Amino acid sequence: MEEHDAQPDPQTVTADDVATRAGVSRWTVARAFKKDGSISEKSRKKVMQAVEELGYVPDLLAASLASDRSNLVALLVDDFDNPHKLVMLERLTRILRAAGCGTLLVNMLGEDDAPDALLLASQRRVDAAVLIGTQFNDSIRQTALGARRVKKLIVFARASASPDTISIGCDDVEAMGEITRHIIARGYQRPMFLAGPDTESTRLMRKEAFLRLWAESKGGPAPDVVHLPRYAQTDGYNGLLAYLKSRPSAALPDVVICENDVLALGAIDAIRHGMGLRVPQDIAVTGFDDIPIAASPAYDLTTYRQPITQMAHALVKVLDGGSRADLVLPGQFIARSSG
Amino acid sequence: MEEHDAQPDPQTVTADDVATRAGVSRWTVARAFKKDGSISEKSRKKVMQAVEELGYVPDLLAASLASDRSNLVALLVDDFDNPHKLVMLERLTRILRAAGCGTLLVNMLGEDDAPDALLLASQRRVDAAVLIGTQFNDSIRQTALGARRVKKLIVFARASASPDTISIGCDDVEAMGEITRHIIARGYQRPMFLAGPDTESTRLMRKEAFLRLWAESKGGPAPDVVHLPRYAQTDGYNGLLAYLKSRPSAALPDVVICENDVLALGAIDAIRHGMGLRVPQDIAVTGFDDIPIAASPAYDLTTYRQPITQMAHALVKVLDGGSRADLVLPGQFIARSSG
DNA sequence: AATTTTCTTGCACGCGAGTGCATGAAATGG
DNA sequence: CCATTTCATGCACTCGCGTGCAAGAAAATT
Repeated sequence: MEEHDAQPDPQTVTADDVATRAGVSRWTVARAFKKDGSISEKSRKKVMQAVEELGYVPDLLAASLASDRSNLVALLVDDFDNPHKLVMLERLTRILRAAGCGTLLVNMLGEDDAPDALLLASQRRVDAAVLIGTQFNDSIRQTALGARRVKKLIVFARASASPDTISIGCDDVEAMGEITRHIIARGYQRPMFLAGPDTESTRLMRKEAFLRLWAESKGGPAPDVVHLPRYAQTDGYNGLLAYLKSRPSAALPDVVICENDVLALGAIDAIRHGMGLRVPQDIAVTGFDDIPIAASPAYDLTTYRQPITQMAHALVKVLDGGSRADLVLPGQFIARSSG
Repeated sequence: MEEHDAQPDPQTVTADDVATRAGVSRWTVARAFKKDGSISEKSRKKVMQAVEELGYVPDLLAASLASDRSNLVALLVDDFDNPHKLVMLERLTRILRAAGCGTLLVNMLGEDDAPDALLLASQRRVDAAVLIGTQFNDSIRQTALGARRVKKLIVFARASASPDTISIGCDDVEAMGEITRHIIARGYQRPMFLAGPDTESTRLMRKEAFLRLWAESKGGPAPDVVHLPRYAQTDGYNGLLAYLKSRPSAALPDVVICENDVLALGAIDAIRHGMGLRVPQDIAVTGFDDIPIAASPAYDLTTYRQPITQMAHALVKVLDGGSRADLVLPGQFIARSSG
């Protein structure tokens, strides 16, 4: 298969080739690609034409090696069970790409794997590592600070206690405020909270926020809290079902506040198919995240949408050397029929 | 914050540093890291000790530049609406990582974006580009063959007509055979097929397989086929609802065969909440993929599980220079209550 | 003990491009 | 028309490591 033009080098065309063709030096070629460019309009045009003719594409690898900016960020994910991760991945990859950044997806195999995953990322000289996970403890800091250090460690969609990380997330307190006001307005009296694992250094503030807000507004005994081992729909199902069955039917909650949508889906399944009760008439349910299927009529889940797009843009700003402070953005409450 | 040991270089420790410390040359250090290793046990130990002491980690970027093997593969995804992508991403990242490969996640913005996405990947010198998408036409071949070519182009979980790509997928024909036999065994008479976009060079063979198999087994008029613009749950909902409403109630299908689970979820929603009918008593539904939520009692979807794990392993084999032929693997039929 | 074979090690060169500095050319001023 | 500033361009050096080859050391052979 012949190419349109005479491609002198079928394998790799470097800046040198372009330089030769354009009749300038290699460095002039480099300059033509930088916007500030101390370069004359004439030679820039010559260069660009040669670039076109040869189909030159700069090698990002070599550029990274030479400049210690890789325009690569690592996305460390440890919870592929949650469809919301897919939403985050879509936004992050799109927006980072628009900002000229590639994304390295690293699968964290578990809590203990975080250091290894981070090391792997650092070997590729990523400009930053973004933690999009649920659990990782402080040992990750040691790694982050070690050898060929990761320049920036960013915790996405979680709060972080560590001073060495920058966290970008949604305002959990404000969000739970909306949810709490909502369920109070709807007259629910006996809420319970369905939470994920109780992690250490990085956590969601949702449970604490809800308990505090509920106590402030309604007082009385603190609502029950059930902690689950993971954030999977089956965990939500099993966990809530076990809890409900362990209670006398007179003492069942009338609303289940879930730490996220995945748990909420499991909760709804447990109420309907495990207990044979109705949602929301017998027990209402609220979630968090607004994953796509939450809008399905099968669940029609009341939830809170995280501002992922804004969070991703904030991430870009952080990468560009902007703010170094933790960031908390407002999301949007979504009222549906489940609670 | 002090480090445990005396770290001579806080920033970057290179193979040269290790060599100096171990009292050997830089190349001996490199050899210590290769398994074939023409190196004495003694100096290997010396090197390894120095590596430990200094916390040396080889720079994959420099290695890639020097060796033109990057151990990096690009994952090009264009359909983040489908939770099944999350399953694939989890498997691929885990298994590729175990095989020593990093994964670059590239968001394809649309059909026309495939060449750009591929170019982006090639700039990072990926060893292969894996297309995990739904739509991309032949223009991608041009790019793949262009300038700094992508060494391998692999189509994952789709069939491909192009001779320049290797496709790894599930055996759609066998799968549809199982589904067809199943619905025939259950006595359904009036199936219809709910399909995604009608793409060009790469496609699923599910529709064709089903129509052929049904004709062979039952004959009669060919079942209706509805094509949807995208593979999203709402598309499945709207598409099926419009179809069902356009028909006299006596001529409604008794089973809807969907090209994948996401469409099937939308179909079930449409039947239940749009039409007020029952699944499977009034209209049954089958899907394809076995995404996690298909197992939820809210849907309990009859479907076919793709052998993603095996497919990922096959991919590794292809990367290691194994087979160059297209590969079709058997999956597993999952009978549930929806159809 | 001399020689051949095998193993081990060192080294020049290249991968492709970025950075700072020095030189040449063009533009400005007197 | 010469002196001075500004701009444009070229060049050495570097980033960290891989590859092939040649020299040196050790082991095996006669």
